[in-house]
Amino acid sequence: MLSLSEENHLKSIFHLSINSEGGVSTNSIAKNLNTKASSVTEMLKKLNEKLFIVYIKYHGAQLTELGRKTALKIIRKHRLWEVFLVEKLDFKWDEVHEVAEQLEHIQSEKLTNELDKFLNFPTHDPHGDPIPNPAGFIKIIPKLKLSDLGIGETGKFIGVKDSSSAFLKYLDKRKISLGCNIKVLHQEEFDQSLHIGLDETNLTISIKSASNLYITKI
Amino acid sequence: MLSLSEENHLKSIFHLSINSEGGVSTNSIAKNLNTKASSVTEMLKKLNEKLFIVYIKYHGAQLTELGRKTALKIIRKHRLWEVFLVEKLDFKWDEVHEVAEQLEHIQSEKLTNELDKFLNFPTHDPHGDPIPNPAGFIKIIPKLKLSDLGIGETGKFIGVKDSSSAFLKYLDKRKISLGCNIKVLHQEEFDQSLHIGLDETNLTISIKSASNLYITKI
DNA sequence: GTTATAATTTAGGTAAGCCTAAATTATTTT
DNA sequence: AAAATAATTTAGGCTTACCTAAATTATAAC
Repeated sequence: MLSLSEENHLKSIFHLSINSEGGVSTNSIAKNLNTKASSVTEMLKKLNEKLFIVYIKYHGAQLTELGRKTALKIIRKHRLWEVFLVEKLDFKWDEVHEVAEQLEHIQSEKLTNELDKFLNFPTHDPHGDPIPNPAGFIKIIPKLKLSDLGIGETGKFIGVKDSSSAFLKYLDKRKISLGCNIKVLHQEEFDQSLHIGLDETNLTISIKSASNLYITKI
Repeated sequence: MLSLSEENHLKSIFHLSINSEGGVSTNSIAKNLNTKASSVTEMLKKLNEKLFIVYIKYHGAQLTELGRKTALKIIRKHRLWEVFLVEKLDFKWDEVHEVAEQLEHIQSEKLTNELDKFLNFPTHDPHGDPIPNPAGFIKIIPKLKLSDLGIGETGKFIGVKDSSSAFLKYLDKRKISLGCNIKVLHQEEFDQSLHIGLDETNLTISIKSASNLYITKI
């Protein structure tokens, strides 16, 4: 059985490896977990020993199949609990992360699978991220950002990149919610901000915000 | 914020102090938590420093008001999660303890109180134990054991002392469930086993089992 | 291709929470 | 009440997961 810290490192490596070729760097993990590089090095050695990752000195870490499955099982729990918190306990989507970070470490396959059933086998968490199946399988869809669309194109809002509370509240205030259609109307030249159409209303968002919104073209 | 081990020690002291005058002994805590007496001594010193207990060398520990409230908040979480597992996730009453032992350490007042609301403010857990309120208040009712009843007397089954899976399954098999009325019909002389009446049926249970059943006289 | 800089690892240290064995104190027996 | 036994504490070690500072390796700049 894995320790809390081991689980967190695996999860971190998984998330960091999505947008990076080759190994995940020691420093990026340290930043992600709010620890120091030297602590990460130690842990990488251990996870390598235990066959969860392949770690080559000075060249970062890569998950093995075992490591990937293990990480995805933790992520499955995290996302199921997020759904539970929002759908059953009236949490807002910006309030769930911290609590789910704790709940994801509870060890009980029965609990996880019963929770899944109780929630009616949800496919996505409240931020639009897909929920892995019990075996740790997930289909990763290459995601477009709103900022990748051209003028005149329309996308369906399917997830957020940065799910910080501040950003989620920003979206709430502007009534930008999961599943809605967004049309790119115009781009300002001087700061690249985007004018977008959303249902009946038009609004302007910064390029930074636009690159935090995942969409599929329609 | 308390560590997992600190929380477990407080909980243990609380439970052990119910059936004991004066301080709770080092050895009893060690047995309860499956550790060694020397480890407990260390922890008692620390909890004393932090004002959760009054600890006098060689004379055991007693909870302060702070310690008692803290223990009861953990117990509140434990019991609420047990209700959740049984009522929402189809766990049997003998399957919940281990998982609740993990869930009770999740830190989020909002979570606990929303869970309470979601479950419709239950007053007792699946084993008949009362659930403390958010402030850590509980009314402790002095409980009778079935073995305390005299011949001919009837009691209502309100809880179990030992909630081991084996004992709970034993009760299930005999259809002895929370809330049912039990009449003591006769006691065997040679082994003190009890003949009891339960709804339409009669059965015999050992004195050991009878002293694990909490009842109120009716 | 050196050199400067950045990233990473190693060495050595700390705190928490556990352990065993020895010493001390309390309790029970006689 | 003294001796025997049991309970408890102290002393000293171990492991995990952190840390800082120094050494090493990789990468970028010239």
